[in-house]
Amino acid sequence: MTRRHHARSRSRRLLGPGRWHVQARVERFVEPSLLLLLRERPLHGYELLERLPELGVEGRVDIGNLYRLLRGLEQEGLVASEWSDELPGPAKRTYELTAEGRRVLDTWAEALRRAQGAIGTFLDRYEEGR
Amino acid sequence: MTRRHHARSRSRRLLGPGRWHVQARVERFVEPSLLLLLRERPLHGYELLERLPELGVEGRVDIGNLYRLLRGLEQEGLVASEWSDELPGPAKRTYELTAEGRRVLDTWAEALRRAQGAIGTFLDRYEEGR
DNA sequence: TTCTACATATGTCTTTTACCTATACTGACG
DNA sequence: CGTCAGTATAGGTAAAAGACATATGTAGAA
Repeated sequence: MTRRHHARSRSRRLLGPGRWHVQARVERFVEPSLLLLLRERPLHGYELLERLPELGVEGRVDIGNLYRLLRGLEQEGLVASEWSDELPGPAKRTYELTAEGRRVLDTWAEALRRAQGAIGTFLDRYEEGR
Repeated sequence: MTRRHHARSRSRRLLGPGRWHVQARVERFVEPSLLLLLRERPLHGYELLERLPELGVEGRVDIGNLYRLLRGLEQEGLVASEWSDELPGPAKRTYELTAEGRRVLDTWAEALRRAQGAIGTFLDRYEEGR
């Protein structure tokens, strides 16, 4: 075993001389994204992963966390799932949106509109003082 | 001592029957907000706290974390500070933006524009399928 | 004196995200 | 055949970000 085991511990934001890691991500953005994709039609986890970039999710989504998220959403009753035996290939668990999930998606949309406004407020003030 | 010690443990998102806590916050949004306010003029921590709502920072910012953030920004060279003895009242530490801080603020503005675009992409698709 | 507002600071726990690993099915290639 | 790559799901663990609580001190008002 090569045992490289977490040789991370790079400082949180500094990437190089004068290079800072600033990424303006919306907290838990994948969650509403999953609900939105599932509103269109039922999908399984791996398909969801592939489609997330369409919605503006920057960078890669961690696949392990994605499945955990889906199971969390199911526990909360926002999605429902079942194993799809018909389809070829490895076993797939297909998720669909529930009525409750749809309501929560609507709430997310409102929240995202507010966030967009907040960013707008920031950027207006930023441009003023250039 | 009353020893009530953390009797939290409410479930993460559920607030009541059908009421979910969804808040679309931009990760680390207070950080660029502090830089922006300091670009306009030097301020101390408590003043920054009071002015943050102007920039669209939803809800209250934790004061403890705010001071920690400021010291972090100073360690990274994005702001500089000194005690202001002249002013009346309790001792205040006044912060000002450095040249490096100004560059990082510019990077943040770009990142926030991208985030705004991502939210736009999401909302467009959301509106399509209503 | 006591109360409130101003001002800075630390401790600690939870939530969210990143990174890593394990398992298994399937088809392509040599 | 074996093994490699791609599809598919899942768990462990640790760091980062944020929430909550508390401590300390100044200063003015009631």
